[in-house]
Amino acid sequence: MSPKEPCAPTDLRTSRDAVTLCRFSPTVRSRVKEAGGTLGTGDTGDTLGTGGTGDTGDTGDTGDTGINAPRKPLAVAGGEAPSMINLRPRSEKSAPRGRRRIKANDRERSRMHNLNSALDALRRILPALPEEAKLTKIETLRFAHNYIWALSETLRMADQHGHAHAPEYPAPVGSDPGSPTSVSSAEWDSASSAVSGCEISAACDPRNCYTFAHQMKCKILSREPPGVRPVTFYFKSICGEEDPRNTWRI
DNA sequence: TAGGCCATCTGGTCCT
DNA sequence: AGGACCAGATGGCCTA
Repeated sequence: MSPKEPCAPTDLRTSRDAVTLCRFSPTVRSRVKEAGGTLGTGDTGDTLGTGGTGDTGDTGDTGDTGINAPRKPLAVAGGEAPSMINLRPRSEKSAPRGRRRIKANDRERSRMHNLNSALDALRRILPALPEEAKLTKIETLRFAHNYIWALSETLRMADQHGHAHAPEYPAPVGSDPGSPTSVSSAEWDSASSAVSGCEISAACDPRNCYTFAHQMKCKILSREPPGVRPVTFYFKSICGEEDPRNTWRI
């Protein structure tokens, strides 16, 4: 596959990871060790004796994220990591690895460390989780996505609420007649609490809350014809419910 | 023990 | 030519 080939957009509503995030998942892992800045036995300075080439030139733990600390190098049997053994056929065709490959490995490691640092920075600005749980990479990205969307939606609704004579929009085709076709004051309050309240509620996993927002967006986008502003909002409290999975709807 | 997550190595491809 | 980016492969650690 071509590296530059644009990846097909992942449907967050159907992927397995999305499902994990859509529910109040028990996967809120309390990665105590990781939160402590170490992972497993990652106590080395990242020296990997690759392929028995002697000096790896690889002392460069260039970016310990503090959470994803470098791990213990792969077990080296006879100066060769198992993965190297498995990759022997591929390696042989390009002759013995030289400094170039080693440097490339170093750069790649550094690049991934930078990526992890950026993810950590992202985690820091996201609402804190109630417990010492660390979002996984995919969870961080999706949470950020939903969080941004929820904030945007909050602003949009605030703007809409501020216009007393905002035009009414027709109910979307196929919408529930009982559903509101505009956001009333009460609904706005409910929506506000449903969105922003989750940030500060220690009893609510914000990932779930913003997944709710994400679900709402999906629903709206699926129901609204192009160019028509979404008008159907039906918030229901999802924080503090016994089972949030069954309490929200759109 | 299986599954999830992660770090790392690696070779291919694209870009400068 | 060399760096950046990417995805596959692999193995370690952790949790249910």
